[in-house]
Amino acid sequence: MLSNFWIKYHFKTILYKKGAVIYESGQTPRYVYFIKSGEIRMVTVNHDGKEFIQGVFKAKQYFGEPALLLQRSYLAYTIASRDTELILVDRPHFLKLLEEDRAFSMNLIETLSSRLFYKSMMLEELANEQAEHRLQTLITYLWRDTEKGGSLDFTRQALADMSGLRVETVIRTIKKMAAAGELKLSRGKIFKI
Amino acid sequence: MLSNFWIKYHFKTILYKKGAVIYESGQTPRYVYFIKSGEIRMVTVNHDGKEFIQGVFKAKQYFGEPALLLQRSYLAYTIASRDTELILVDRPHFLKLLEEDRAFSMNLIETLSSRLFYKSMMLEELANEQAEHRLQTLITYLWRDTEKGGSLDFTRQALADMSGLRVETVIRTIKKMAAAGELKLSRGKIFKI
DNA sequence: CCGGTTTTATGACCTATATCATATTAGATC
DNA sequence: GATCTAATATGATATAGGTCATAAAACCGG
Repeated sequence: MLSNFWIKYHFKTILYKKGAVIYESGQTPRYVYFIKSGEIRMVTVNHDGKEFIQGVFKAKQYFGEPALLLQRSYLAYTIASRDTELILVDRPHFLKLLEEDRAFSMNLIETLSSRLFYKSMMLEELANEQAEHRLQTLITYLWRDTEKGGSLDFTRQALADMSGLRVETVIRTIKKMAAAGELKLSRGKIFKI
Repeated sequence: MLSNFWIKYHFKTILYKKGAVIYESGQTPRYVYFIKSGEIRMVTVNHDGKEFIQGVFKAKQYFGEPALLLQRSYLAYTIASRDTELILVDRPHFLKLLEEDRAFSMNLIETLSSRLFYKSMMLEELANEQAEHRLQTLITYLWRDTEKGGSLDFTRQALADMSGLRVETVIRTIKKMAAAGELKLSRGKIFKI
């Protein structure tokens, strides 16, 4: 969709190795990041080091726009969870893109809307549901585009960091769910039934 | 900002009395709602009746766009927390508005962005912080545009429903915070120091 | 200012999940 | 296939906050 724009302004691609931090929490935003390939995680950390995964972004997605647009410092940091190629677009060009490309601004509105859906769903879960229900909802969501028999590539720690639980609780609860036939476990991996 | 549009298509205003439900969770979205006056709350309810306040909207704000745009059924219901006048705009007109009015679509992007900020902040709190910290963060946020000495017009129950705590916990914690000088209590009302 | 309703308050007890400690297993690397 | 590291597993114990019950204020309409 954006190829004309890329060509016109010849933005360059930057490679981030697995584990590299793209930006830190507290920093002032300078770019929107378009993912060419790879995967990044957006994570908040509290004063005593507990992490919460706010989002996972993959190829063809972008991140960092809300803070850039509102000119508010980041609340999360972002880290490449595998080798990742990003295209950095600064604020003036991003605004130009929004102005010039109707389809893009519509896509942004839809993207923001669906992130809101996800966050509303998780808020409801964290506020009112217990471990098993939370994990059921989260896993079902993560399985969105997984076919029956496919496995989930998130560690128990990552699931814990997305659901506000602790690893041990996730491990125990998932075993219980497997025993109840809600999912299948094989070599530790979680499979969709 | 939108007056031309309202005049052009002469949308009518509908009055909802305090306590009236605008839409129920599970319904298929038909309109975006622009608030002319009053206040509405967006609330999710779980299977055993526990409520979570996803958002509070006031005059000059709008709500219901994400579900309408994505054509997904509502996850929350909305209720007038005081007598409220709404302007209902159906999907075709909303899309037309987005197309015709650049400023409006930019405003929508910013609105969605700041809702995302709020939800990210609350998710982090619910996932990793305990009662006092959660309430401190929530109250500070709600005090955004309250001047020193002003009071908060949310009941303990409402604060509980926004923070994922129970009323009793909110009551106890707020007393503790008042004792610690983090806020002032007078006749049950919470005042900014 | 009276009776009804909503909101705040407080105590006693309970439980889901965090925490801590220590194995075991799976996957990567040479 | 031996070694190292990351992930999963499991038991024992602690605790923040939930739950339940009951009361006292505050507010509100007539």
